[in-house]
Amino acid sequence: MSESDTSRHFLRQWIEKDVAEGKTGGKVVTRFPPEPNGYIHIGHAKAVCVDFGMAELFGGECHLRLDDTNPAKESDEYAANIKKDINWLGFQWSGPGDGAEAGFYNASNMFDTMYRIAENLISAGQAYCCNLTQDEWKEYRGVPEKPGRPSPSRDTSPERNLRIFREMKEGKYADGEWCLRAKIDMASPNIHFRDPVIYRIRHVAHYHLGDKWCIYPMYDFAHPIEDALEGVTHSMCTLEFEVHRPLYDWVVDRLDEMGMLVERGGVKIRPQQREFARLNITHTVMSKRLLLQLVTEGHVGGWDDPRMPTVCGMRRRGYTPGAIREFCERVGVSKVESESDPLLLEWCVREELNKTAQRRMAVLDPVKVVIDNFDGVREVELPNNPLDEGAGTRKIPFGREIWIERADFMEEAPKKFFRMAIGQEVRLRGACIFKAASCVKDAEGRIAEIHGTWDPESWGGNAADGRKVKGTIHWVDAATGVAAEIRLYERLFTEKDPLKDGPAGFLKYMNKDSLKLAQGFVEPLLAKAAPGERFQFERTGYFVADEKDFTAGRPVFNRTVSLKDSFKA
RNA sequence: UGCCUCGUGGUGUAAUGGUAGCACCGCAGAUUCUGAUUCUGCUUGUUGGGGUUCGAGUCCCUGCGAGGCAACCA
Repeated sequence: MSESDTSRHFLRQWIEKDVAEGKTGGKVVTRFPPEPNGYIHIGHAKAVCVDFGMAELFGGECHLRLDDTNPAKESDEYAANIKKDINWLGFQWSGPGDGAEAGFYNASNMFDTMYRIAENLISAGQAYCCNLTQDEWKEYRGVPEKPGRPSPSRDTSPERNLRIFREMKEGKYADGEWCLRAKIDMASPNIHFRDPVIYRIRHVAHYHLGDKWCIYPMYDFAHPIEDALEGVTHSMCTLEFEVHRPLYDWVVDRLDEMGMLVERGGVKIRPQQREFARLNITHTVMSKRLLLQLVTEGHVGGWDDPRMPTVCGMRRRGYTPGAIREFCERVGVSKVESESDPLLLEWCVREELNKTAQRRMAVLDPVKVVIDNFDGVREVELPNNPLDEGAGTRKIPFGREIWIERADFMEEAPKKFFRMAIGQEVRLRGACIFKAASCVKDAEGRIAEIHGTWDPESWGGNAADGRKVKGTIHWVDAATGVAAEIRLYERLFTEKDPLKDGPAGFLKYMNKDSLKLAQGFVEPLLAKAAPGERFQFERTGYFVADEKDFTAGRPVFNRTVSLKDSFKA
């Protein structure tokens, strides 16, 4: 996408201005800082597009930094999959990195430095150790509309606090017994300024550093340090951090006083934070906690269940990285909290797949048709993609017995039913014109088999006498068609806002029909698909060979999205 | 209700004091060997009230509405 095509949203204008004013030292540096405590979802994908996208636009670099400052819920599994998903979306981190890998950082690799900074703060009388219990602290801090009260430890000496902080680090105290607080302003209308906790004791092993630490820095302290020390110029995050910004700036000021800001191109790099609205999509949930609940309670098959809004789930569903990026681009960047319609996402994926996916025929709900006056075997040749001549053609066997879609036949056709009906001509896609004569039903009155005749003058699909046939339906040759499992997905929730009754009640809005299994037949070529390969099943939708379960002996396809259907009875 | 942020068609987003535009959705029609695609047309909007200005979606005041902040989470 060219520069002029992308939106000139407020973050872009902000960076443009800073670049023009020379604040970046010649290089725009951003970062994407996920906590490795879950899989990334479409909401993170928007942040990825913003963070990496802005760096790309300005010819700078975007760091991938795992914000692993709270070991309780973090793991290597999550870390590895976050990296995989970002790469799949089409982005690559760059920059020096804090280890062997360019552009890659762990916040935890900065713990030594953070500890020293904390000590400096204590020495300067700007931080102190506090042993108020959490309940006491809550009471001391007060409520937003009234000033808080100072902790009894607030004015203790740096020497004493240095000692206690060291003892905290050495494991002398239990979780919660002491913490380190920044000394700022107990009367501030901004709660985050009321001497926020910046280090707490957690006797928990860290997935990356093991047992090295039993004290861990808090986000508000760690994040600005990470940004500053990495030389990040523009730190973009979601709206709920807006109230934290003064604290972010406070920490950056302290680093400046300590002479710790990095210099680039003769300019001291002061990281700045700005906030944009997170992506919300109707008919789904986006919180990691709720997604985890869906997984652990077995409501879905896993983080990569194709109904999940996770990046891995969407990949398995058949969404393309391009469609997801296009969606994020079209949704835009602003400060307005909004809810996007999943229809736009669906439009984006159809838009791409229409141009790129090869066409195939598959019958999802089969009923047999016998062409009474047809003998032998023929081959039909159809383009793989009528929109792309380079995609070539393929040959499909055609015989006396075929499968068609149950919904494509009615005994008596209503006025606008252009498909197969008794006495009505219909075209069998690419093959010939067919007229149904009769049907047989089973004991329950269900159509079991349809009989009829073809027009031998119409091979290829057009009548010799030039008469028009309005309807064309797809089919699969019964002799060579391959049985396949086809998974039909719909939205996970029936309710526009599944959280409308609060986070406790969202499960009752789950869509019972979000997954339907179909046993159908597909044209022979489809058995040779590669897992992850995407197709358009003509007249039906876009499908992907399941990346986990597909085998040539047992083809499994997931419906990414249906084709638009304007048929009205 | 202390502080902060935000209000433009059904949805998302432009217009940065000068004709309220684009996209999705929806609706109609044309084309079509996919009821897809493509093409054409249409419906729908600046939160209320004041003010500044030749001129206000934009600036000011005020009301209304929505969201955020009171984890030793991020």
